[in-house]
Amino acid sequence: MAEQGEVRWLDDVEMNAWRGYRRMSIHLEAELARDLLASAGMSVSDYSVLSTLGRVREEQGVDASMRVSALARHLEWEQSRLSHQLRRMEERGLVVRCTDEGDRRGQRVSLTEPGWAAIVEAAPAHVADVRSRFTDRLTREQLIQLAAITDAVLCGLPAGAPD
Amino acid sequence: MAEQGEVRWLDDVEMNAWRGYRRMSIHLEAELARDLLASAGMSVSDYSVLSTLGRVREEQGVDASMRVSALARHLEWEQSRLSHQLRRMEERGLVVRCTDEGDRRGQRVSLTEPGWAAIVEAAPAHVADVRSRFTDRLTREQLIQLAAITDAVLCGLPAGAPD
DNA sequence: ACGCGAAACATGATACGTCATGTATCCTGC
DNA sequence: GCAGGATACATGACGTATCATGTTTCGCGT
Repeated sequence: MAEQGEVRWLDDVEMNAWRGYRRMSIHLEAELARDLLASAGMSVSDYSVLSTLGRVREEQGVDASMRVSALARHLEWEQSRLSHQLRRMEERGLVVRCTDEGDRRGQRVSLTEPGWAAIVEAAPAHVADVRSRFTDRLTREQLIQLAAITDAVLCGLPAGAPD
Repeated sequence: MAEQGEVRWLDDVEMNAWRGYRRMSIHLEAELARDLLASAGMSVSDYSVLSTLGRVREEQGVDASMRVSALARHLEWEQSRLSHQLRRMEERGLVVRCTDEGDRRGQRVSLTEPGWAAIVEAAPAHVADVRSRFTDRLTREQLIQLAAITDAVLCGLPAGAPD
């Protein structure tokens, strides 16, 4: 707004990139959320939690469980957010929590059968959605460029794994 | 999750782009929101509304106003979201609404003096933030690539203008 | 001139995210 | 072996987004 001396406003190239990014981000988020809710009755947050726990189950067997703090780090979520999320998911019967006998401060989460069934059923449609709305709209080169761009912006953040 | 026949899962290149994008998106959103709240005591939504109305004021003079529906289209927000947002902002004295005498179904919004002062004061720091966290971390070429990428993903959406 | 669908908003319920704070358990130095 | 700080979560308050629905006003056809 109002010229203020030494403010470096964004030039055209920067503005196009920034606005484009914001618009893409907002639309994509909204569309994926809507589709996931319609096709599987779950939120993106639900999906993230279930899919992470699902991967752990695939690796470690049917009664795999995970420390809540580890899950929070993996998702790069605030601990408080995850706590609320897990409470809601537990109420819906998708996951269960129990105190970790090794360190009684902590909790372990694991998928219930309905939780496992939910992610198995939801995943194909969601992946197809990510494809049709995102990756399939870009060339291989653009995918590689984008990965480089996000790395530059995230420059050396610890690394976790959403979705 | 569990192999399901004909699901085309994401390969490495696609996965890197997708995860990178999601991580960038989440972090950037959170950081900008936090900084804006700390430096100007407003949310990103507040900023978007104020900055749009601010631009209108710069173009049309001190007592410029805008139809709520036009603002919603410009921001690409749902009407309901904007209505709630404007109510809260009106309560804080940043904007005012009055019924449009030309079409009494509608409302016109305009900045109050405190609203104008707020955006004038907030903008420089926010732009600096966008720079340091985003555009300044990328090369000119990457900015251009990114704009092309977002256009491809948004492929022919009506176009509005966040921020 | 009147009836009726559409347009433009407002509102209430609900879900979600963040912040500030509370509680239990653990660990370390002394 | 026991304070005192740190760690791991839970919880309540609050702001915000979405959906469904309600209210007023327009405009159009007859």
